[in-house]
Parts: sequence; C-alpha cells; structure tokens
Amino acid sequence: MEKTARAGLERVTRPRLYEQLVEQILAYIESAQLRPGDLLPAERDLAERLGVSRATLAQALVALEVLGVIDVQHGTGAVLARRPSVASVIKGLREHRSRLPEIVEARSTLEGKLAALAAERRTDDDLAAIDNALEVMAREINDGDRGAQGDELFHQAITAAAHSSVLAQLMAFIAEMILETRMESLGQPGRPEQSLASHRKIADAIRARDPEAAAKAMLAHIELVSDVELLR
Amino acid sequence: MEKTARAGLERVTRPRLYEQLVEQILAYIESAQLRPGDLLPAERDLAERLGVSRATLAQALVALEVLGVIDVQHGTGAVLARRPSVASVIKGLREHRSRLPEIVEARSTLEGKLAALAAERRTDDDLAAIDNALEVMAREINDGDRGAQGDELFHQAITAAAHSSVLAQLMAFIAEMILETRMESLGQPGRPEQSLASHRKIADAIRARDPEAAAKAMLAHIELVSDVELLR
DNA sequence: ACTGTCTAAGAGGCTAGTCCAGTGAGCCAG
DNA sequence: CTGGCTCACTGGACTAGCCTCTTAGACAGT
Repeated sequence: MEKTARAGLERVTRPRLYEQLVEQILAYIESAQLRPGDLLPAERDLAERLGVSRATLAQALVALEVLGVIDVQHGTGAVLARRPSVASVIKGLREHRSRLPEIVEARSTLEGKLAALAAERRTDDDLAAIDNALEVMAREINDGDRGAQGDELFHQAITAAAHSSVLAQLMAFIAEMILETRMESLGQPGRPEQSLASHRKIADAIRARDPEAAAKAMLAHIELVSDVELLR
Repeated sequence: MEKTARAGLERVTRPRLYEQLVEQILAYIESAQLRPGDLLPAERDLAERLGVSRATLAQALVALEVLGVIDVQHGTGAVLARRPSVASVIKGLREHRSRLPEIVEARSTLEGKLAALAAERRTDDDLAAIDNALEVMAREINDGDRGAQGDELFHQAITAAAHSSVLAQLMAFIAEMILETRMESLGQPGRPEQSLASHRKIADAIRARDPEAAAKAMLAHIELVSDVELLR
C-alpha cells in the first residue's frame, strides 16, 4: 500500500516516523522469533528503545493493528495476532514491490471471476455504467489521450456489476499496484485502441449474460495489457 | 477486520477511541459528499469538533491512511485517496459482516487458483509441509478433536506452496472471516473426516503436479465445507 | 508585465509530561 | 481454601509546546 501521486511527477516522499517504526517492529518480531500470542515490549520501554515518544509509537501500533499484525489489549500489552504470516507477507511485499507477474496473476484471478459474476448478476444500470466507461475511453482516445480514466472506470464498473463486496474489497487492495502497470501499458503505441476493443468484447459477453465468455475475454484482455510489462 | 477472541469466551470488547473516530470520519466523508482529492478539515479543527485531542485524532488518521482512505501530506492536510470506494466497502463490510456467500465466493476464487499454482510450483519442501498438515489433522481427529489446527495448517501450506506473495496477501486479508466459518463447519458431526478426505485429494493432485485436478478438488472441498453454513 | 525571492500564516510531525483506567499477581483475613 | 484488597504495571488519552513543510501573497529585480 503506497500512497504516492499517480500520474507524472511524484511528490517527494516525505518520511513518516511511524512507518519506519512499523518496519523496525516487524523486523524485531522476526529477529526475536516471537510467536503468536507473545507480547511485545511495553510501550514505554519500546518507545525508549526506538528513541521516539509514546505518542508516535502509539501511531505505529495502530498501523500494525489495522494491518492485523498485533492486538493491543489495555492493561496487558500488545500481543501478536495468531496469523503472523501477514507480517512476513507485508514485509516481503514492501521489499520487492513491482513483482509484476504476481500482480498480473492476482489480477487475472480476481477480475476473471468478477467478469463472470458480472455477466450473471449485472443489472441494466450496471450495464449502462459499463457502456458509459466505454464511451469515455473512446472519447479520450479520440482526443489523443491514452484513455486511462476510461480504462479505470471500466474495470470499476465491472467490479461493481459483480455485486460481491468481498471480492470488490480485494480488488481495491491491489488496485494501486495495477494502476502503476496500467499507465505504462496504455503508453504503448496502438495499445489504447487494442485495449478498447477487448473491453468491448468483455462488455458484449456481460451484456449477453455469458459468464464463461466474459471470464475468457477478461483473461485475454489482461494478458494483452500485461505482456509488454514483462519485457522489463 | 475484527480482533476478538476466536473460540469460546470473548474478551469484553474494549473500546478504542480511534476506532470510533475512524467510523465518524468515514461517515463525515460520506455526508459531506467529499470527493477524491478533497481535503479533510485541519487536524486542530477536526480534533476540536470531534472532542478529542490531536494525538488521538492522529491515530485515527494513521488508521485511515493504512486503510487507504486518505493520504496525509505534511503542510497541506489529509486528502482523500482517489479510490474512496474502499471507504464505503469497508463500511459496508463492518455492518453486515457474515455475508457468508460472498466470503465463500472470494475464498473459492482465491484458493482454487492457489491450489492450481501450488500444483505447478510446489517444491518437495512444500509437499512435506502439506503432508505434515494432513498428519496433524488426522492426529487431532483421532484424539476426538475437530482438527481445526490441522485444517488451518493445510490451507496455509497450500498458500505457501503457490509461491505468490500477492495472492497470499489477499488470502491473509480474508483469513479471519474464513476462520469463523471454519470452526462451525468442523463442528458438524462427521465433518472433520470428510474434510480430511477432501484434503487428501487436493494433496494428491498437488503431489502429481496436476493443476486442474488440484483446483477442482479445492473447489469441491470448499463447497463441502460451506454448504452447511448456508442453512442459517 | 514577467519572474524570482522572501515572508508569514497555517498545515501536519513529534515530543514530553501527566493523569486515568484496566489487568493480574500476591497478600491477607475470614 | 476462598474472597477481597492492594499495588505495580500496562495501555489510553490529553495537554502544551516547538519543529518542519507548504503555500500564497508581497515585493522586489529584470
């Protein structure tokens, strides 16, 4: 989960102390071989060791709590959640982000299913939103633009049409990583037009309420959009 | 994402001010019709309006940042992330958690893919971990237990064997929701044995490096484990 | 008119100190 | 042995203050 500017210039990343603390605590957990149920050092203690104030440490602990790594209990301390696996996973992700193949893998898994569900469950309103996204993208391309906004709109419309909030949440989770690849893909010459054409295929399958065709079209689309990235 | 005791007695939920603040701010964003890129009120201002200190509000903002709802910029303020959809999704999830069908849907999507990948990519070590999980579960059942620990181990082993950190992270994301269903499912008479048998089928397919069979066996397994829940 | 520099207001970042509120171990009286 | 008390320890929250960063506007210099 990064929070940087999307397009063009990135705002220089301003360091946030609590983020560093999260990393350090994660590293500490690993190095100290702490297991689920174990307690972290007391706040006052930890704050002093890390050289920060309690208030700042508290922010880091909130972050870790939201991430599901720990469970802070009043009067007892911060206990490691039973699934410390996330800790290592998160850590791994931070290090080699941009694991394009894995992102594509996750994306095609989710979006293939979403497309199939959308074909089954879409309402007329959903379909209208999808068609609208197609129009926006067509207009953008006509204006010499890359059609990134229409592209994003389209995928959001599909996600909404699937009517599955859990899957939608998972998509939101990897949406940022996808965005980064999207910009590059649409930068390829001729790519926006191809992308739009495959969007149309997906939309048609959803319009016809054909789940298999929709999933297949979506997978083909993602493959198309992703292959250039793999050159890197 | 709740953080309560799993089995038996729940520790009385201790209120955390920052959690309430997150809810309130989410509600505020919705009611004020804020759009991506808009700024939240200044910290000092917001803190006063909500009747809390800046330090506490800062914790809530960290939580919202980790959740991907806002992006706090030094000197500027807290700007809404471009994908405020997550805000509503998260809110929706909190309200009607226990949307079992949707959880099952997401789970089968992810685990089906994970099983197929595991069949392709598993190392001998991965296989050993899977077999070990089977043994643990068999032993638990033999001792009259429900085999919940072995069950969890098994699914973790499969996830690890797929060697896809992004998908693994997504699984971790919905792991808690799954846990709640798992306990109930294994409580059904005769269910642990059935579950173990279908685990063996999955393991065999992965051993044989047969992705399709693995995915199919996993989907069948999840269906088996989930159908009783739907009675509710 | 344009352009670069300076400045001040206002934003968040972080700290230190203080007090409040649960938790749990140990002691002691019944 | 049990129940209740106490106390040390843990997190929860607030306050006051100072730092850094951002931005807009004034004010030059070109």
